[in-house]
Amino acid sequence: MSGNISLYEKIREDILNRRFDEEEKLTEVKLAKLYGVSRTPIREVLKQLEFEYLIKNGHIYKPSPEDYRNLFEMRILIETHAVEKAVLLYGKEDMNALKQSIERAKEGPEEETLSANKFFHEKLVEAIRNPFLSETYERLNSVIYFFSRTVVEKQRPNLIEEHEEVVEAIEERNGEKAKRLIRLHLEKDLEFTLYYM
Amino acid sequence: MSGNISLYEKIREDILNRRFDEEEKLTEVKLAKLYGVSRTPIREVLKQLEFEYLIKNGHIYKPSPEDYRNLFEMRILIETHAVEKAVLLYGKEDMNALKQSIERAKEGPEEETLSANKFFHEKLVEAIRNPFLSETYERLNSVIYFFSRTVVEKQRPNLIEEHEEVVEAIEERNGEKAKRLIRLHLEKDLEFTLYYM
DNA sequence: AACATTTTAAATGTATACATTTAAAAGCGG
DNA sequence: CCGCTTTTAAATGTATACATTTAAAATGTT
Repeated sequence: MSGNISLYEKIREDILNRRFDEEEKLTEVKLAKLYGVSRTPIREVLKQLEFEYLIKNGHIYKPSPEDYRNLFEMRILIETHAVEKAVLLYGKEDMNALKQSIERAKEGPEEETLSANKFFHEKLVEAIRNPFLSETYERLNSVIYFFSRTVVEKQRPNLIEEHEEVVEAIEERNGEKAKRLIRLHLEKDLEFTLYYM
Repeated sequence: MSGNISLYEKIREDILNRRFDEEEKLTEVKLAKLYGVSRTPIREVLKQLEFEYLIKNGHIYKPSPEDYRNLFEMRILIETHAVEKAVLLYGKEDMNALKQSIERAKEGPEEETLSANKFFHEKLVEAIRNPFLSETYERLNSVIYFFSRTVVEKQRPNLIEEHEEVVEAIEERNGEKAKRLIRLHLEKDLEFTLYYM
């Protein structure tokens, strides 16, 4: 069945959708009561959420700008590495997937744009073909989601165009150019969002 | 007091020093009895050990050569990034620390060489000045330890010399050269150790 | 009122009992 | 004997009780 959403997903959603107070302490006992389970599974979930930078010592993690810059340094390191690989590996199939996601982002409503952009970046990272690096990237999902949402809602200029330029550079098999473009793209996402905080 | 070694450290040591059978299943109940605690703290420790690639579904994780290549790809990505930063940031103080660790590695017995080499690479990563990337690097500690031990015990040729070359490249402020050298150095560690497996 | 000290409560850490799942062993039909 | 089902045991998942730590509240002293 499809409606089988895990406790982890429930709590994660509730945090991302701001159903907890910013300052609120997320106690094991409180959460246990709230979700109708015992402390044991709550603890597991809290550990997982700490892993992906959503929680820190019992509070919703509110990274400083400095923290966000550091998290993005990590993201940029992985994505620049990814495009370098894509230049070497990606053929028509993969390039079409990238292009389609760009088209999808152009048309749709915000939700569609959001998921299309997510797909675009994940498709790039796929080029690394390294499960350990992929997991490290996925660890940033919540942080990335937060930025992506701001960037789409506040309509950051040139968002889509920059994606197109990256794809072009990959098609030209120009690794250095592709790396530079994806780095600039992400740095703009970062600074744009920090500005709106 | 100093003799206060945690359960986590105990179990980790015991795995690294091969006190468990290769194939043995590390059951929560078994470990709980063995270390005289309940299952609860054992579970926490197992999670942490999975995090750092020492355990996978209740067994000691024995990565394939492919896995090791992927783990090293991650390591290389971080360390090349690190030397790029070191070229920009490191002054006399930091360079001396690097050089001293090389000297220490030359003289001492195996144990000393091992810890000096560890210091050398950690000192490089320090240049990134990014706690998130540092943690990602530390996650590889056990894997790195395993390789480092083989490389020192089996006396891989040019080990120290390559460290010296990296330091020289950083002093010349030649980022591209330093990156190339550290990558080659790590790739040699990788292939040397895989050969001896 | 401000500070230090004691007391109390609440949170996390740990042990243990019970539930559910998973996988191994036993038994059975072809 | 091999493959399939059924049974049993052992492992993990979950709930709960108790221990310890941590932090908040209350009390007393200057």
